Amino acid sequence: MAGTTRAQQAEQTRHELESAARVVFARSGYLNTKIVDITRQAGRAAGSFYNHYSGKDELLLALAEQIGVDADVIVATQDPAAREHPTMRPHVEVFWQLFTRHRVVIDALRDAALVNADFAQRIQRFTQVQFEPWVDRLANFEKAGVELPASPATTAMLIGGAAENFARLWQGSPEDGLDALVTFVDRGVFGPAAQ
Amino acid sequence: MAGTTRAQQAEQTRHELESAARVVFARSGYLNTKIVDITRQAGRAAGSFYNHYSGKDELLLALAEQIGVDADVIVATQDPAAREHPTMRPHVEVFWQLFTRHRVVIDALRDAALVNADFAQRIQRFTQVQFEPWVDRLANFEKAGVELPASPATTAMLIGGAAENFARLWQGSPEDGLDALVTFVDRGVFGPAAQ
DNA sequence: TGTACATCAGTGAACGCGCGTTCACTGATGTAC
DNA sequence: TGTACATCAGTGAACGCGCGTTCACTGATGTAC
Repeated sequence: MAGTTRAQQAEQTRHELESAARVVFARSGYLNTKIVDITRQAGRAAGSFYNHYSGKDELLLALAEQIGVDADVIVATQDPAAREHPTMRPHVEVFWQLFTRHRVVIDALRDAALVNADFAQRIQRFTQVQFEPWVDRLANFEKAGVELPASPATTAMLIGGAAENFARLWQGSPEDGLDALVTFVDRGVFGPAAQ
Repeated sequence: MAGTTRAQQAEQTRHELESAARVVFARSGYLNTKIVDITRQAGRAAGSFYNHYSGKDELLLALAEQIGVDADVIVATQDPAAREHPTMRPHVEVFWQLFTRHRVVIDALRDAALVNADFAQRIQRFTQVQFEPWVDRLANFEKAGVELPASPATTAMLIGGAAENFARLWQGSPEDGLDALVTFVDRGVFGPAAQ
């Protein structure tokens, strides 16, 4: 028993390393970041890093797990009634929120995938899971008589692509960006009458 | 005078290095490619590389220049009459063609930009120039009474984002991909009536 | 046309930089009795 | 409560791997006369 000071200390350091990593990734990008960049930013010795992670990749995985958790929270707090309307807004909104909040880690994962086949696979799976509800929703619209621009799966790709790339380039306020994106997407899916 | 055999030899090697680079970039990605991977693929000694380029970056720039040349060719061979119709097809088509033909080098440039600020700037400029005619066209539509989903500049971003990301993910035939993309984009811009 | 010398594309072993990773050490915390 | 020992988070200098880059060398072409 006694104080858990040792465990707390370790936990604290771990947390500081992860915060430092976010800062440094945002500044220099994942691929340009050296281990000592992270430890220096965290105010720790280089060797300390390996008490907690086997390498930069493992730290990134730890950061990535927090995205999945947050995704569930966002979906849970959405108004269920919003899903009744014929619009892709709720889905696009989840994406938009996740992307703005976790931009740094998402970019880092993308960068890591370029250099590490394991990450590439992981991202592909994650993307697929993320789009499943989109495809389902689009398929329902189609059954209800909507003429999609392409098959549900292809349409989901079109929307997802537009959303990701637009979110990456958009510089204005998040609200305006989301509105423009939703307008564009809903038109592509339903036509302007749906607005 | 006499035979220009020496210059030819150099030219030949240069050409083989560039072909080899394309092959290796396609296989392993730009960032994972080592100089010796390229020279080995080209059947040359490692040192030979530096007779032609100061490094991997310079070789990539040489490859990139060929894209600009090709872009002009594609635009020149397009039917001018096609530009009369109220559709983004001609612009999307140029993009689609360029992307499919030069995928490997475009991806390499993107990868290089992650690690090299100079490339990042260069890509940004290139992207901006590429989208200028899109913005002009969209502004004309707007003047003619079309209600765009957002400002011409923002709409161009939306379309460009959709196009790039979709082109990257699409696995089917180029024709089908282009058709789906154009349908989606034109709906987003004009609504389904324009089809 | 022939000879002697200069130039230059290509070679590949060796060098050395950058950075990830290790490891002997420190001092604080935890445990046994 | 006190003492002796064990454990463990953190340290940072040093090691060594991987790979970019160099450079003395080769042999084929080009040039001068």
